[in-house]
Amino acid sequence: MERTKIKALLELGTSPGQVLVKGWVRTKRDSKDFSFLEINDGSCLANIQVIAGNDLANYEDVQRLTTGSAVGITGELVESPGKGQKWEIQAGSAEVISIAPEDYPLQKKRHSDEFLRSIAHLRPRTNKYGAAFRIRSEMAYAIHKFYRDKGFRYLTSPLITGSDCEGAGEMFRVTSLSPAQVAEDGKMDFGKDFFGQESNLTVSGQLSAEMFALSLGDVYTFGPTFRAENSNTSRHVAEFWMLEPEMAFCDLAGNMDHGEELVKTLVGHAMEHCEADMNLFGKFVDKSLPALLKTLMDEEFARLPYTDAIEILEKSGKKFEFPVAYGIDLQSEHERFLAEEYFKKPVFLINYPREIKPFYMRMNDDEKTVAAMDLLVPRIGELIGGSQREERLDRLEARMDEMNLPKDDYWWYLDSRRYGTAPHSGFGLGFERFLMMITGITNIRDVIPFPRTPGSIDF
RNA sequence: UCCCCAGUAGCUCAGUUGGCAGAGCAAUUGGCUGUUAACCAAUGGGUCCGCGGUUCAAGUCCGUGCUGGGGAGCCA
Repeated sequence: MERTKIKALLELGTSPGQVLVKGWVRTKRDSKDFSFLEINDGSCLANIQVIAGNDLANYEDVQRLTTGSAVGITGELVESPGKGQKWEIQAGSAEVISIAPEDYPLQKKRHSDEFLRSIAHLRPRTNKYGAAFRIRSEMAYAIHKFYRDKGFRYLTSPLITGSDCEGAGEMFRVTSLSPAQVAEDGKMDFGKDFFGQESNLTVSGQLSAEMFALSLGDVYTFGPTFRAENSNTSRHVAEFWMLEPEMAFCDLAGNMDHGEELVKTLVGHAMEHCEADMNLFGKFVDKSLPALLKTLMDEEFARLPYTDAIEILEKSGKKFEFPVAYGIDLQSEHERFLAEEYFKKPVFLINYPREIKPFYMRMNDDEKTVAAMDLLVPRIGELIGGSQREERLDRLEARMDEMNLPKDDYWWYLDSRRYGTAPHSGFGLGFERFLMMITGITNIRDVIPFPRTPGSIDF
């Protein structure tokens, strides 16, 4: 008999008669002559209830089943007389696939996130983490679908890069030199290294994406990104996934339109296709989540020049730990005030002072600000960071000189401004931060399967 | 990297002015004819994070290290 997934079973309108399910025992409740088994196979949040009676040939084995054990159950799918579920299975036979011993760490009660993080290999077996990672999977699909529907091309940008000057943060060095060789040479002789020069894990696929946007039109990258920053916060990990669209012939306004449409589409997809899993988060993780999701879907995102933001902050009457003044980079508390208290919805902050932004952002006509945009979201902070790119060769080179960047290393990047340059824009969206936003999960380590953080690379 | 907090049974936690190590859940055993984190009863379970110190006496006070959490910076 062929196995049916529990998700498919629970969606049935009428019973097909005999079915076979395979999964893991979440809990067992015994009566004198029979047991209730709750079986979960990961296909959905819900369990299927199994009634295993003492008429089973191996009932003694069934009684020894513990939480976490793996079983195969064949039996008739019948309407449940009990409350709480539509269907249940009257077991005709039960295969004990494996018994989880008594030291199985997961119990049928609630565990703390901290404890579950220490058993990250087992936590997807819980309701909350199972739901989180089903949603993560579905959102990855939704991203590809969104872009395919819009005619974008998917670019797999390289993970190993040749320059250490992308400027987005500390990088992880990639080398094939052995420690013994380095000791012998008394230094890291990159000439002897695999690529013949220093190489690192990527901090962004943006520069690659720009080359392809100026070739294929609209492209996006979606993949892992690495930062060797010693960041110890609930919003940073050393390895995370970033979505980076890059669009030719697109200005800053178009960039914002695109970001807003993306967020609204993804949230809508989650609510439509992950309803049960999403409801868990609205109910047990963050009661204010449904309201936030509604805001994300229904409200137009605010758009605000940096200069106006400074003015709002200065006039707010709020006492900030870090004083507000034109020219400063906004602190977390400032961003939170704007998104959570002032606008109470996502807000694009645009046109930052040139001094606090990277070389590739397009200089505005005022010569003081650049066409940058950050999307600030309640509770999350910066979800998107992007800009219209500087497409004018002379302006770009001037900026690089200003910031003492080695233009020779960027010869290929500058080529794109020599040959057929055109206005273009793009941004990066932190995939994990997006997942935090739509689930209400407050620690980024809990939306990525096996988090990498300073001093921690178990699993 | 900086600031703050925490570490006691498998898990979640209590432990008073320094004076015998505790509870709930889980586990184990038994009971129960339909349960819903089932219920009832019994039983077992401890490097009080490590190291050093103060003291007649330290889970408790002091120093130090490690681990975890919250916040800040960096940013996605």
